[in-house]
Amino acid sequence: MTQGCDNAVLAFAKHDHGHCTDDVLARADALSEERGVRLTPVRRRALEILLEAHRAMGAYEVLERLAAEGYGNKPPVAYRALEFLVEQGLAHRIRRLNAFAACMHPGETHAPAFFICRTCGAVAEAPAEAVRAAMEVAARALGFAIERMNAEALGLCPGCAEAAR
Amino acid sequence: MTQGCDNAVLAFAKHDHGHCTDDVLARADALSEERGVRLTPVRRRALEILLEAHRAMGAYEVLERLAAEGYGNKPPVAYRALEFLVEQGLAHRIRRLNAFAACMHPGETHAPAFFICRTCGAVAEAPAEAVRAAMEVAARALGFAIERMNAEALGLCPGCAEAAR
DNA sequence: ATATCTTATGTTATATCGTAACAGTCAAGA
DNA sequence: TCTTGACTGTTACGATATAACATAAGATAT
Repeated sequence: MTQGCDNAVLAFAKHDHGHCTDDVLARADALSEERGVRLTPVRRRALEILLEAHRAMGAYEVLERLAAEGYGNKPPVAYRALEFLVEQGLAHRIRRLNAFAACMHPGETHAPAFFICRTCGAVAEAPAEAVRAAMEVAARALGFAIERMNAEALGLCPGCAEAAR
Repeated sequence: MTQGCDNAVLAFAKHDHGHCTDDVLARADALSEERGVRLTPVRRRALEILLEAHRAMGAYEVLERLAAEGYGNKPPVAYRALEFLVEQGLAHRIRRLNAFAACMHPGETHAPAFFICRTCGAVAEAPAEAVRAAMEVAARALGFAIERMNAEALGLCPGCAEAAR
């Protein structure tokens, strides 16, 4: 685990990639074992695909990859694998993009916060306990019980902001 | 028209509805004037529809209403009107629901935070400056410049939580 | 006032995303 | 071994969204 994998991932900064991928996969295996759920071949492969791409991918894009490797080539194949990953906190769904991305720090309870560059499409997932906390405060005022949440921001990543000047 | 709110509500609490609708429309007119943008008939009507419904509505649902009143009945008619409203901060897009809802306090810069009841489907929009602030902090750490953001939480509204016990 | 430019509306056509429902498969326990 | 429940695969369809182009309505300049 070298550069930037621990902080803002799917990050804007370059970093050693093999490590964070292996790491996350190992943790995914461990978590599944622990929880008694099955990280089956399609599911694991779907996660690997997301990790390899290291960016947000549409379900059909993941499906294409899966199909090329002998798995089914109909939408439910991808959606089900991705749904499982999201349920287990191994991936996140980024609604603004109709896309999915591997979670870079699974296991830790966290409210995913995404920062999406509107120019280059890069997506960073940042830990955002403070965001979750703020949402909890607002929820309490409404008497609302939060079960899941996420926050998404659109804007310019450092690189594109630089280029724009 | 005081009690249309008890069903699917934009706020979980009951409240006088005629006032907030009229209020918001008046402010929408004023803001548009101020900004030199045109709140044309379709656009204004789309906003009224969202306000009347007082809940999140899909684009096709809005389209149906518009078409019934003599406006075009093809998707772009609704999508364009809604897009305008979102751009002007007069409505919000709730990605989790593929739906739109009128903004209940337009003009104020705010980060919309939505609380969506997974049982009854009601949606509350809460002011969430603290959420925005937390996102800004995280963004700064990444060198990311936020242009728009939103947060969505799924869970149980007070009524449904009560009923579930 | 009228020609011109810009913005908005409407339509056709199609792309993209997502799911319900059912059939076959496989692994694990009774 | 047989049943049971979870997983995979398929068909078929529904829902959501946009590109591209034609027409109409406002705004602007002369």
